[in-house]
Amino acid sequence: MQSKYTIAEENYIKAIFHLQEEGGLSTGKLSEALKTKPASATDMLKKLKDKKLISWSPYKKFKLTVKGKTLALNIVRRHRLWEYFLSEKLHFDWDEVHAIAEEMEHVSSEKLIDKLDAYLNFPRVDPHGDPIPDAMGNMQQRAQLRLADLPINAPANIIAVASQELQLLELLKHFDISLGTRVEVKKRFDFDESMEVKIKNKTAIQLGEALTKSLIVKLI
Amino acid sequence: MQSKYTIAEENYIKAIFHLQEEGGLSTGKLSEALKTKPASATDMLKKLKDKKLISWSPYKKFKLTVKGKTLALNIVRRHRLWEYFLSEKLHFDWDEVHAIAEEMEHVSSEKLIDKLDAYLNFPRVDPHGDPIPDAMGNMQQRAQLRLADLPINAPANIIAVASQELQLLELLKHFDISLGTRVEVKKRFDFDESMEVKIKNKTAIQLGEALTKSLIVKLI
DNA sequence: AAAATATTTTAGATTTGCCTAAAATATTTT
DNA sequence: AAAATATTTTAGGCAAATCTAAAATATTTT
Repeated sequence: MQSKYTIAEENYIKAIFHLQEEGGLSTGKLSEALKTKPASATDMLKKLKDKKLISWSPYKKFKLTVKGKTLALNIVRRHRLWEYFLSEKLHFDWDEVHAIAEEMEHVSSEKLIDKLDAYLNFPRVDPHGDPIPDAMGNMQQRAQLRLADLPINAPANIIAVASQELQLLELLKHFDISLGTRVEVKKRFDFDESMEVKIKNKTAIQLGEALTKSLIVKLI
Repeated sequence: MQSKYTIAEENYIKAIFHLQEEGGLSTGKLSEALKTKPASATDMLKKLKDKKLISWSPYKKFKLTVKGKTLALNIVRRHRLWEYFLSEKLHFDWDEVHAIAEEMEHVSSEKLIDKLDAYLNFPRVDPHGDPIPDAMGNMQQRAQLRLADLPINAPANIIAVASQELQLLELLKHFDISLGTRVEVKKRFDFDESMEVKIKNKTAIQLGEALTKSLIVKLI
């Protein structure tokens, strides 16, 4: 069963899905996410509306239809399964997998993805801790406790990162933080919302607001 | 290193390469292979000439330059490695792998392909028995296929033995293997490179590395 | 070596996805 | 509630890859 959608269409649908989840969906944000211009996004929105993937009318808010959301979940599934494969089987660093999976996610065979899923043993989360939708399109919610919200002296593990930005992943690598890393908040500074955090069993280091709000943790 | 070529350009280069090998290269044949029209092929030939991938001038014969051939071998390498992956790891039937690999071959990361190659243990032939170019672009002639290199579930006939050692022939007799015997690899064990092989129509038996590397086969 | 036939190229459109600039509409500020 | 500002859409173009129809060139037949 060949996918009926172009790569550009799939990229828009996926971006709309993510922005919708974060609650920041607009023509401007959309074009920014896709590195195009707002006018280009409008062109595509019309096409997606024609294909009944979104509801849209001029100057109004728009959103995915049920059909559009199903497609989005399918694309997210492909993307995250390939990320898992790249990380787990080919031993790519977790800051490299996103860019490659962006390309692989558009390979259109359903059967391929289902076989890949089975081969990988039906993983539930990708290398960034994001949940992988199953073949039926069901996806668990991601846990929501951020490092920034963690109580003082409560040991926890990193279970996800909130963004795939290369710069963030680079920083994490620098601090030797990855999925499963144990962290513990030692001190909090209201001035700039930075905090002192103990990583693994090393001496505590200073982490900024942007970073601590991007790390999802789970209490041990 | 991002690929500098579009999917259409890569498809043309690959098709030119194959037609050139078969000795039937012409604008008409090319467009036929790509399911386009001759006029479209001419348009693309001009572009490929500008990019110095082929030599071409109006109404003359054309062919790949060294640069073009290097690119073609690289694309063939990607295609056949993915075919091998699909067949060996995901257990696709060998008649399904080609179409999917047509899409996967355009994913542009060099590093991905080299890691895939290593993960697959540097296979020398794809599931159809076609040779896979190595990272340097060297490709063996299609021939000399050993039982050890035979794809899973591909029926073949023994056509030669690589040695005349009495011990070897004795072993062959024991297993009831001779020239013309039909064999089919059912499972491969990376641990000691042994494999389970179905001989004629009997139940599969276990054969060691030394033996499977001494038997030359030909796909049926 | 002409004539007939076949192949290839040119010329001019079409579609997709993108752009810039200007117009239309929403939102925010005063 | 106007005015100012910001966002979104329309209008008109461009490049890539395709097409059809016609012209140019090669090849084959007589």
